[in-house]
Amino acid sequence: MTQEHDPIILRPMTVPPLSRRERIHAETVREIRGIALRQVDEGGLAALSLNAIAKELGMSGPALYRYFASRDDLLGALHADIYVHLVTAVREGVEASTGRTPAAHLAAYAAAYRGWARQYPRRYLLLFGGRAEDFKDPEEAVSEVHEGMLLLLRLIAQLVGDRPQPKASDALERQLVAWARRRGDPGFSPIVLRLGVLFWTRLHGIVSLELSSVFKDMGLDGGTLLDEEVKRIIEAAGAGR
Amino acid sequence: MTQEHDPIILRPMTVPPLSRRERIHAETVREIRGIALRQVDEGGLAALSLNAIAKELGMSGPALYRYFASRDDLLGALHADIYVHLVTAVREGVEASTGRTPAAHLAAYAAAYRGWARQYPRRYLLLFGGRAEDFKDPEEAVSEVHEGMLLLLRLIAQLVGDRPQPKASDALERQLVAWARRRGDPGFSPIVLRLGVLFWTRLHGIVSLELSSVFKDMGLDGGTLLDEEVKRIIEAAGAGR
DNA sequence: CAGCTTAGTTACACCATATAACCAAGTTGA
DNA sequence: TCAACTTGGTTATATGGTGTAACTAAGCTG
Repeated sequence: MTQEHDPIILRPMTVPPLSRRERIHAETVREIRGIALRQVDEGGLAALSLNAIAKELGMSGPALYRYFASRDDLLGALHADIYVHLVTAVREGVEASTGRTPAAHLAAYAAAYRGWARQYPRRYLLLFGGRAEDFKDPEEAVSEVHEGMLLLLRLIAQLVGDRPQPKASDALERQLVAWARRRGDPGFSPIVLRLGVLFWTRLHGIVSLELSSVFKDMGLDGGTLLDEEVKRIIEAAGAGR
Repeated sequence: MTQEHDPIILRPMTVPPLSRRERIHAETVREIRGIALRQVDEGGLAALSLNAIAKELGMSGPALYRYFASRDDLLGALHADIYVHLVTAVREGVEASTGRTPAAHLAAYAAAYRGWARQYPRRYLLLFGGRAEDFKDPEEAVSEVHEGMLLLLRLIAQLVGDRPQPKASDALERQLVAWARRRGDPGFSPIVLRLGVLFWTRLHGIVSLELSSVFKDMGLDGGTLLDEEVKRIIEAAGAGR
């Protein structure tokens, strides 16, 4: 049974009076998540241990099950935290490049994404690597992913501008507009959606392979490759293709 | 200390006399690898257990350490097996599309790659997902990856043909020709190398995200997206870009 | 057939998840 | 106020994993 676990960050409004006990409880949950994150950073998924966390908090073993129903439950909460962290970092990276051209914004998005993944490789692998197939991300986590996608789409929309667009209407386009409609963001044109999802998968492909040390074995640099992809997306956007 | 572990498959020549004991030993190793692979297929990396394997083989616990020095050692051997399996499947997929156009060959490569990953998602995640950062693939494993890359490069070379090529010589190109030279395959032109690595990372990006169930949450289909990327690479090859 | 090597055994140390039974303290309401 | 309930902790225990040590039986080798 998965327990409460609201996102730590935010919800500054809707402050329910928050009784004394609840405050302490929330604080402990925060500490647990922090230690868990550190474990993942240091040793990957394998190093995530409720027992070790409990010991570090000065309480012994099973006490932690008062806060998280299982290791997987904690893992889900961690996923949510990490998604938020990633998307926040990317957003800040883009905002820090403010005032420059749309192309520069896109490059900043890519650089921030890759930079974060290289800084926290275990976290990135946790999100997109390990994953047990049956494992279901909590709602807020997937919502955060969509948030990152929206940010990307806005950048690409700037890049595309409002040039005439080819009428394609293939299967991919149908899926994309269905997604946008379901999200309640009908404002993006098909070409923007198309380039957005292409860029995202390319970005992930590069970063993921780079972390797998496959690139190292080949003498390739992820940054160089990523520059190339950024260039190509910008060209495509410019050509409305 | 990592033990012997030659690739099971092949080396039909160089048959060293292979004493009776050696044959039995090799057979047991084969069985172990098979069970390990099944464990991974069923429950992912977490389900890989020396103890369980031993029990299934009728021997008890520590006996397995006569065959593999540690769980990580077995994991390395498994990596090699899986790479071979993947590359073999892709090669067969391409060969089965023989006699058709270069574009169709490339599409077959992509379809075989993705098809294999979807058929054996846990194996794919094991190769490119889990990975402990310090974990080093055995030599034969990386060699097999390069083999798959070579196959791809040959297909793209057909696609490009021998049209005039732009003289770019940027950082990416330098890395690529250095890799090709180191591999002793100087036959590929820079544009082929460039499109090859781009296609590979894009392919991996799509497949990887598809397995992460992120696509499911967005209502996207990996096959559709992959078709789009195949089309774009073919266009780029046709334009020598 | 003596001696070495191989492949197995049991016993153990240690760590992990997770449940059960219990208990102390805080919270709440009649 | 104080009885009842809730919360957060405890210890004990079942189960299963990695990995080492010490030992033994059987096969191979000279």
